[in-house]
Amino acid sequence: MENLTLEKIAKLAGVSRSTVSRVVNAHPSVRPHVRQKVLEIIAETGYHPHAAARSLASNRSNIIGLVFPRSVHAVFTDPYFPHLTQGISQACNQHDYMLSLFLFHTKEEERNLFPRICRKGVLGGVILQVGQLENESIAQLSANEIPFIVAGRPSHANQVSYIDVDNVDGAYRAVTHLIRLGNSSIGTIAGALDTTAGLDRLHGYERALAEHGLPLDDSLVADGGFTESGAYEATRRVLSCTPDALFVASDVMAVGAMRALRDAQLSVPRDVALVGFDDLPPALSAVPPLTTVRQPVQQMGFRAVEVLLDIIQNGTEPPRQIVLGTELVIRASCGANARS
Amino acid sequence: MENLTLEKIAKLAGVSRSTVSRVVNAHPSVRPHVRQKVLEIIAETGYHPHAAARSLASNRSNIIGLVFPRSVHAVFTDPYFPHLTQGISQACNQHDYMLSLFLFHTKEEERNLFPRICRKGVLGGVILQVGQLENESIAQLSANEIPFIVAGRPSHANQVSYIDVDNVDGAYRAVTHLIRLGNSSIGTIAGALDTTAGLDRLHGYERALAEHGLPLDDSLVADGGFTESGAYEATRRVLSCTPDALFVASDVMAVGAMRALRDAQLSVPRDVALVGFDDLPPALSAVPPLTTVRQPVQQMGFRAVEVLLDIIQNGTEPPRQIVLGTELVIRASCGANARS
DNA sequence: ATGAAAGCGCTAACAT
DNA sequence: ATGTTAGCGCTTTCAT
Repeated sequence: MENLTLEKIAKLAGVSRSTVSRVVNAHPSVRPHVRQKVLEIIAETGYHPHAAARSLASNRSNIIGLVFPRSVHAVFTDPYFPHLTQGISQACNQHDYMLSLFLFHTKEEERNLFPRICRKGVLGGVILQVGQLENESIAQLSANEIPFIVAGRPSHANQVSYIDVDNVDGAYRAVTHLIRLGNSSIGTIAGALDTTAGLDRLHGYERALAEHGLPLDDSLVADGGFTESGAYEATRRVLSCTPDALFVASDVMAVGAMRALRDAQLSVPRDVALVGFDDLPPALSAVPPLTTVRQPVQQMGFRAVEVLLDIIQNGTEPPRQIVLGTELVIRASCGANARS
Repeated sequence: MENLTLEKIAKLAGVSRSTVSRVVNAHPSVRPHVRQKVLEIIAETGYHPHAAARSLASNRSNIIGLVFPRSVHAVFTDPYFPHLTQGISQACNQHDYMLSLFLFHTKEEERNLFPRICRKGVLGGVILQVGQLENESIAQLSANEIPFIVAGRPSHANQVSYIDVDNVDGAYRAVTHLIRLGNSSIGTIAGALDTTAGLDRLHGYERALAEHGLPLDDSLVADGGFTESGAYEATRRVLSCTPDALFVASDVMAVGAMRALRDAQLSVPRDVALVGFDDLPPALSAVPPLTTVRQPVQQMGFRAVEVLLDIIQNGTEPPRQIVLGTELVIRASCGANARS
């Protein structure tokens, strides 16, 4: 029982290789009882088609590439990425695809490895996690006609498929909540401002202030770079303006902000109210627990795969652009439920 | 320039397909100037061999599978795993291998997908992250003659290759440090005790107490399951015995332990001294910063790949068993540097 | 040192 | 509905 092939299954079932192939690929033109018979043999023997052979013959591939261009530091420091990956993996398992991971640690690695990704037939499709704003990766994928979807909003989104969360709206709701709670000097620790997520959340913050007639004060805005330590520094800077509340653009950064607040002998939420973004594990283990904007990260990964599969089957056009909603989860850090 | 093949490169270079193949595979029997010429053409055209075709013809594969059997929750909640993955990815990039991720969310998924992994020729080799103690995965991999290495110590390690960190020694050093600092009632928040890492660290704790003539008190030991919330609960339980120090078997758990301590109005390190394990980002952002046992996680991932490559090339025997050292990193939580 | 030819396991026309 | 046949792009004998 060394190595099962279509041919061997065919022999065992007393049919031709093609028929077995049709059964395996769920092609309709096979008589029910023949299909039955073949399926039995396959089950008995534990046959699995050879992925490479299949891919070579059909010029398709059942491998989905997940690409993280550079900025890997954040990737491994923020639980966002593992959660996204988990959703993607789950969908891949379910749809019988393999998942291949491409992490680029340097610009050079990216240059060397990207051609591999673009080689036709190797990858069935690609999920591209956008990082910095510029994105030649997108151009290369398009040029090589690799089906792909972007996770997150790309900066020039006109013609590409992507799936994102409504960052502007999420931030807007967070800040509106802080305003309703009676805070008037509200600062923000923004996410990296060379990413669309960072920018969008900042816009939501600005819009909320504007719509509620609050002035926009630049010295209450600092870029925390989506890292804990970046947020720590950013918070220290903003603190000189004595805000009474802070919208922090990620939970991980909120942990950094809280640390800065604690170091400054400021209590959350008594002295400074806080709202984060993500609702990932750090939100719950924060002290006090974090009020935050929940985004469905895992689900986003899952759907990314499903949309990509649709693109693979039905073509790139029209671009699929999906925006998922968020939900404000109220805990203790915003002061809505008094008692820290 | 649509799709480059060996044949096309051959034509351009005025040689045969075989010669180009030899050049690509660094076979010695090619005259230098011919090799030169071919390499030039390859560089100009940006040719890359088709992985599937190559794998089909040679019955080898340049894909390394990274397998996480179940218990995925912890996988995505503890930065350990992303860091390990990063090291693995780096090595794969460097050695021109692709990395494929297999996350099993249920026992059923594992049963369904494992045959795929074991199908010969699909994966060049496998890195298996051990989870729970029992491990049929190991048996299956062996039975199918898939080259593999285990990340972490498997429970029945006799004949399998693995790479691990010296957990016993690391824990021993942490606890010895706490003893030297004058603590006498030292508890531990153990890692999941159905994992070898959890058990080994517990043994290190016990050995340190024994060797320094301290009694072993079962009520000072609680299983934190390697999660933040598990550690929170475990710490609350242990607190009834008023320990003056705690060895916590991971940084993530240390965050949970600190939260429990804070909720109990206990100050670190004044009331309770703390040492963690890992030295990953949470250690630095903890308040106060965590004294912890540094393990070279990323490097472990990197070396896992290199050892696996050796196994692929030179055979399974003898089993490679590698144990990396740890280092105690002293910060504020242990009280060695007074001032919180 | 190089080329010719067979074949890896599969899919996809094309016959029948 | 099923079988036959010709590749997919590569590696690998086997000649030369």
